[in-house]
Amino acid sequence: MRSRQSSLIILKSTLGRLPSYYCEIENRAARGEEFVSATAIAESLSINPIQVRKDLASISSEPGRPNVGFRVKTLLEDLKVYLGYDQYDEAVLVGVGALGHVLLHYGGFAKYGLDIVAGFDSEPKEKKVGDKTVLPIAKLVPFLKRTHVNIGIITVPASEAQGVADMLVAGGVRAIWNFAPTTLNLPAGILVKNENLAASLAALSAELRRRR
Amino acid sequence: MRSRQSSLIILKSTLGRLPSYYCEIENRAARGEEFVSATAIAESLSINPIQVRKDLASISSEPGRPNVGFRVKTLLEDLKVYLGYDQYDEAVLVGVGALGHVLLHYGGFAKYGLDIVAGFDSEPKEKKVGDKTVLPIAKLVPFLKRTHVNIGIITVPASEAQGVADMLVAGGVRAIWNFAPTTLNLPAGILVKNENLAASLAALSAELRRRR
DNA sequence: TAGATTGTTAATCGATTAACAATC
DNA sequence: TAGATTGTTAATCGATTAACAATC
Repeated sequence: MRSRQSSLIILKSTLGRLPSYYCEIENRAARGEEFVSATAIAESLSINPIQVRKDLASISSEPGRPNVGFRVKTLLEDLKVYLGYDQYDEAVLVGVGALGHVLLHYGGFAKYGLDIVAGFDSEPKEKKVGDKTVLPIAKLVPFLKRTHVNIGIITVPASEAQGVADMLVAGGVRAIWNFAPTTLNLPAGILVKNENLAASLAALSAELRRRR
Repeated sequence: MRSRQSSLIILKSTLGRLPSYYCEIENRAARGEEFVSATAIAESLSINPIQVRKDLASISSEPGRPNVGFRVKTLLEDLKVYLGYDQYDEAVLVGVGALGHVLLHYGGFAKYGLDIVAGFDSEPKEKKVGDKTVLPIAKLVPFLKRTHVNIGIITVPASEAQGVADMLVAGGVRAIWNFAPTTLNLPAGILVKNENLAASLAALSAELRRRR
């Protein structure tokens, strides 16, 4: 068995750390562990044990048992509720290129209660991609108005992202997950999460260089 | 023109915010703007102007001019250097499934000085995917030892991620970008960035619900 | 000149870490 | 009992925000 894991980067604030606890605890549940201590989780994730202890104390519905730790089953359930993984939510995806395709078919969303209900693309002909329907972009706004889906995923090129964002907002979307490397200009109250994959890798590369 | 953009989430600490400044300033450069004020950037990104001002002051090689702002060209160059976008770095990718395919062909990395030099897959036959070579996994460790690539990207299923991580480390990789939804057990000193796309979307969905 | 914007110092705020008694 | 682990209070640390004089 290896000594310690490297430090994970960018795990700021309780809410930011909880998903990684969930993942780690799930692994342990799969291995059949019944109890887990904050110390053990901290060890696996190489973060401060006091921090984990405090985080778990703040979300656990059941107190941890000294010298034993927390019941894995309870902890998983609590985290699931706290992180909203038990709540079903829907999204639409705009831009069925290579990345769009992958997300549209990614099986991992279901576990988090998420479903991408339809894809939209500039191609004027409706089609099926696996079990998902891809509709022409002209149908986006009416679709949103009818279904009240409130999350939009943007996987179009940067040059078209703003136009798509405007349509999403016009349709009533409240949150946008934006994979186009551009800043969107949106009315107040719309939640945006920018996902710049290239910049993420660059940050890892830069951090590595910094450590030398 | 719209009033204000919504608040972007998860932009903690100077280093975390700089990439979004870069993106925004680049947009402005493309529009031909020669100067930009911290206030204007803050407005577009809907974050606190004092914070932007301080961040820019800390990385700019040239002082900002009162009543004018910062020279766009200088700022872009400074950010590029600071974020390491001017430094060339290489990575290998393991797991040429749907997501692996997309990353292997993603054109956006070049702009950040990054290149995925080869893909590896369990399929025993070498092949070409676009201009990239995909080699059988058995060749991974020798390849790494020969080329000294120090970043590995994991896009295999969760069940195989640990095995792949072990090989990457054996080959001398120093940083891992992990798309498998699992916690990797690694020796100290290896930098890991976990990218759980489903959990990211779930966090957005939960945040949206929280705001109601 | 008035207004916008800067750089910087001080104040506030929140998050992380330390300390320690209590418990199994 | 000794050792591991908990929950919680206090101390530390760092990041954000406010304030303000200086400048164009």
